[in-house]
Amino acid sequence: MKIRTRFAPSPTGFMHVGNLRTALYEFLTAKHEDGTFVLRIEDTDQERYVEGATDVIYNTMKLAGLTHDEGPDIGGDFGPYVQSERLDLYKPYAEQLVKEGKAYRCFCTKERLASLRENAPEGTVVGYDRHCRDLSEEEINKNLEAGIPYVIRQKMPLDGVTTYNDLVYGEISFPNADLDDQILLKTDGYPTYNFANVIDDHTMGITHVVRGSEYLSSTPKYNLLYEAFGWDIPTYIHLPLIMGKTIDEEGKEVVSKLSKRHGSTGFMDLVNEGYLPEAIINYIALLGWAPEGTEEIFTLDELIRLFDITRISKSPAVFDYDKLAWVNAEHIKRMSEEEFLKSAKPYYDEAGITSENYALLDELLKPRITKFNEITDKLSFVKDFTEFDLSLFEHKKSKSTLETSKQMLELAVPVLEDTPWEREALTEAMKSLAEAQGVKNSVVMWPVRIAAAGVAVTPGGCSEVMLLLGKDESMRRIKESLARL
RNA sequence: GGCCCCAUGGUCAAGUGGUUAAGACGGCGCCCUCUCACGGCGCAAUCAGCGGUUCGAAUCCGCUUGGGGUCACCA
Repeated sequence: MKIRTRFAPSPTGFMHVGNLRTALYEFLTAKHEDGTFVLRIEDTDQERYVEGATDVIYNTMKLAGLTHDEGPDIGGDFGPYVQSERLDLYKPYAEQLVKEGKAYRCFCTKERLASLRENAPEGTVVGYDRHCRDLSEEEINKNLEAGIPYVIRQKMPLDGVTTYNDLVYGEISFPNADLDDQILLKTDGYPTYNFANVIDDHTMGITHVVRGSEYLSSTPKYNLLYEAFGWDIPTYIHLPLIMGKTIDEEGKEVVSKLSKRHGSTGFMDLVNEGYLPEAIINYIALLGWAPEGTEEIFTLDELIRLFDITRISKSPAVFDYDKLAWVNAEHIKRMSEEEFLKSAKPYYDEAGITSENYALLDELLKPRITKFNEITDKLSFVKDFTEFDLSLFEHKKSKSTLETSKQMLELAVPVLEDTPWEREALTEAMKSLAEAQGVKNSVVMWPVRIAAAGVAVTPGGCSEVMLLLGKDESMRRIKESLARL
C-alpha cells in the first residue's frame, strides 16, 4: 500500500521551524517511499482565524520545497482539504456514536465546568466528572426540547489500559481511568481538533500519522475513536520536540517547546534574516534525525533518499542558531556563480558594485559570508572612504609602521600608475616592490590596502581591494592617505 | 500534582554487550596569510547517580535524580 502522510497546520499566520520540521518529516516519510503528501488546513477555530494565514502556509511550503500532492489549492480525490468546508461531514459521525451508545450529549455549561476545575483539590487537575454520561432518556429529551445547548462527548472506558505502538517510541500504555470523556462536537456544531483529525485522517486514507511527541498522551483517545468506528489505526510516528532557550525572570536559562516566544524562529523570519530555505530545511532535518555517516550538508533530494524512520531519535533537540549559520554558510559555498549572484545582486547594487567585479566577488565573498545581508557591511568600504585613524597603518605582525607606510606608499604610487589594473599584475608589482626594498610583502601590501580601503578589515587583499575600487578611485585614495602621513 | 516520554561533551549527535566512546557546531591554540574569512592541524569537553544481570555494560533490568510533554467547547 502506498504511504499517505499529511501536514495539517492551523492558519494562525505564523509557522515556526518546529511546525516546519514536522511538515518536513511528514514529507520525507512519504517521499522516501514514493508516497503521497497531503496538505490539509485545520481551521475549525473560528475565533482564532487570521486573515491571509493560509497564504503564509502556501508560501512557506513552496519556499521550503515541500510540495504537496493534494491540497486545497490543487485538489485531489479526497477533498475538500479545508476543514471549514468539511463541516457537514463530522456531525453524522458524532451522532452515529451517540446512537451506538459510544458517545453522549452533555448539557453542562462552561460555568459548571469551570467551577469543577476551581474546586479541585490544591495542586491537582481534574477532568470532566461525567455528570451527563448517564442521563435518562427523559432528561435528555427535556433538555433538547428546552433548547439547551449541548456538546457530544465520547464515553471512555472506566478501567483497563490502552496500548499502542509508535514507530519511534515503541509500545506505550495508558490507564484508561486517566482518559477524559473528550468533547467531539462543540455547542456550535463544530468538531474539536481531535475529532476532526481522526475523521479526516481516516477519510483521507492517511496511513502514517507523523506529528510532534506532544501528542503522545492524547493518542490513546484517538485510538479509542478509531476503535469505536471500527477503523484501522494508522501507523504512528511521533517526533521529538524542538526546544528553544529562553531566560526566565530569575535570569535562569530554561528550555521549552519551541513557540512564538522564542524569538525569530519563524521560517519567514529566518528567510528574511538571510538564511536560505534549503539551509533551514537541511538544519532542521538534523534536529531529531541523523543519517548514517558523518556528512551533514544535504539538499532536499538527498534527504528524501537518505531519510529513514528508524533513525529518528527520541530525545528533544535544542535549536542552535550557530549551527544553522554554519549550515547556511556551507550551502552558500556550494552555490553556483549564478545562484550566488542572484542572491547577492541586491546588496551589490546597494554597495555600488558593477558587473565587471561580479566574478571576483563571487570568489571573495563566498567563503566570507554566513548570510547574504552581511555583504553590505563587507563592501561598505567601496562607497565610504572617511578620514580613518592613521594608527591603522601600524601593524606589528605585518611589520608596518607609520614611517614604513609613508615610504612604501611613496614608492608604490608610481609603480601602480604604470601597472595594468589586473589582479595578477598588481600582486606581482607589489611583491617586486617589496623584494626590491628588501622587506616582507606585508610591509608594502598592508599600507597599500589600508590606504585604499580606509579600514583594517577587507574581504580580500590589497590587489582585490584596488580592483573593486578601480584605478582612478584607488589612486585618489592612496594619494590622499599618503598626504596625511 | 496525576499520567506519559526522555537521558552520551555547552549544543546537534554516532553508537544497539568487548571501540583509545565517531563526527559536527561552538570554544581555545597553532599553521597558512597584507586584514578578515576559507582551508589544514591540534587541544579541552560526554556515557546523570546508585544498584543489579554478565567473564565483560554507554549499550540489558530496577531505583533515584534531572529534564520535557500533557491534562480546554485551542489547535
